[in-house]
Amino acid sequence: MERYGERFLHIDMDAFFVEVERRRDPSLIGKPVVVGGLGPRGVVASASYEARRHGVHSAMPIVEARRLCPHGRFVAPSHGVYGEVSEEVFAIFRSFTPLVEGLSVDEAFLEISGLRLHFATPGDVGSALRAKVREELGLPASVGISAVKFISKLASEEAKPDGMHIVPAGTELEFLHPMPVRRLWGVGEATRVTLDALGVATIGDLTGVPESLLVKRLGPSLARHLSRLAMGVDPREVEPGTGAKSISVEETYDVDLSDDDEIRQSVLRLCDRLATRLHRSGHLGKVVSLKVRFGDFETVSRSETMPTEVGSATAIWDEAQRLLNRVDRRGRGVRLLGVGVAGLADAGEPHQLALGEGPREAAADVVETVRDRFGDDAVLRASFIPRTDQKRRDR
DNA sequence: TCTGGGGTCCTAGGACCC
DNA sequence: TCTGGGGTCCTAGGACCC
Repeated sequence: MERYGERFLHIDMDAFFVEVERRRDPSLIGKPVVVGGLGPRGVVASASYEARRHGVHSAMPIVEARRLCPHGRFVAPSHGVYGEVSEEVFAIFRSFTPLVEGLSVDEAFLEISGLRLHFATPGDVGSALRAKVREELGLPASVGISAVKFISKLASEEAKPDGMHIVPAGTELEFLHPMPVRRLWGVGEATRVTLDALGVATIGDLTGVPESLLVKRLGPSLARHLSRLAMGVDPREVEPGTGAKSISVEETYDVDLSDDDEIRQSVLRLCDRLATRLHRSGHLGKVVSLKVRFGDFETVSRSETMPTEVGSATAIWDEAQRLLNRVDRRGRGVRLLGVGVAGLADAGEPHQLALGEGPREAAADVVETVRDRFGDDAVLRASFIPRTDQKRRDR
């Protein structure tokens, strides 16, 4: 029993997108590889460790990555493929225990105390898990293990790349307190600046600040959360599978949009994509939202709760137009548009026409099938076709 | 060097109801 | 005419995560 004090295992795939690309194209192995948007406004989604040595890191503008690493191989992301590989990765996680909580496509917590009959120590679980992922999928992963949930995540970071780090029960604070406070889950750049003003640099420093002062500066929720974490207290358990709460699509344009018709058509296109994703996931949504980012990077959103759930492109588009009319762009160009749906509910049987539904829904199904095969832009609405072309056709 | 795309959660103000 | 407190929902914005 004692030996299984460390019951939280965090596993994180190393440079996941890069490693998947290397599986598809072995010429990328051993080279600095950067996966990210290749357009003028692209950013780095994943960088190989070779590229990181040149200072490249995720979220960095791709143009800067090219400057830092001109001899690197730059690859556009294939999110569909990563999703498929992610499912294989998670299948392996679940072959060890059903108590798997996914944090993203490439990262999960596992509660492993139930494996004590199969593995002598938590470290044996970690080794076996890493080996299985490596053997079956050819992908490297790092593992952190601890008696405290959030500390296992910090431990897996410590283990990277391609390693394992165990924090023995009872030694959590020695591990935790010297670390920069920025490493805590929930401390981003804004909170780091606030804490810095309080003289807090390390996680240990945080334990010296009265909680009342933290509440004043950070709000009650975050203050309480961080105070407890700094003391190595984290009551959270591993919580498997809570489904998605919202679905959205957005696009940043290479050049700001300034024509109203072009903006409207772009929103319509997004509504189409959103409806397709919604349908595939078998959901309807109650709250429709629109997001607009201007050339000056100011970002506004408008949302509305519908009287009943919606899912079709036309219903979302009807609402998106109203939301768009409520945005005053004051002559500014539009850098990004996004459409989303929240308040998700089960759509019921997919591909089953409900009473009152007709040809329009059937047509939507056909469109979706074609898009599945040929890509999202294989079928366009008539209104997407430039007017001159329409006239020509009419003659 | 100008800053992606997909999410989650929190805060705060106002509406509305009791 | 002035004035409650609590609860919940809605909307907008922002911080944060990968």
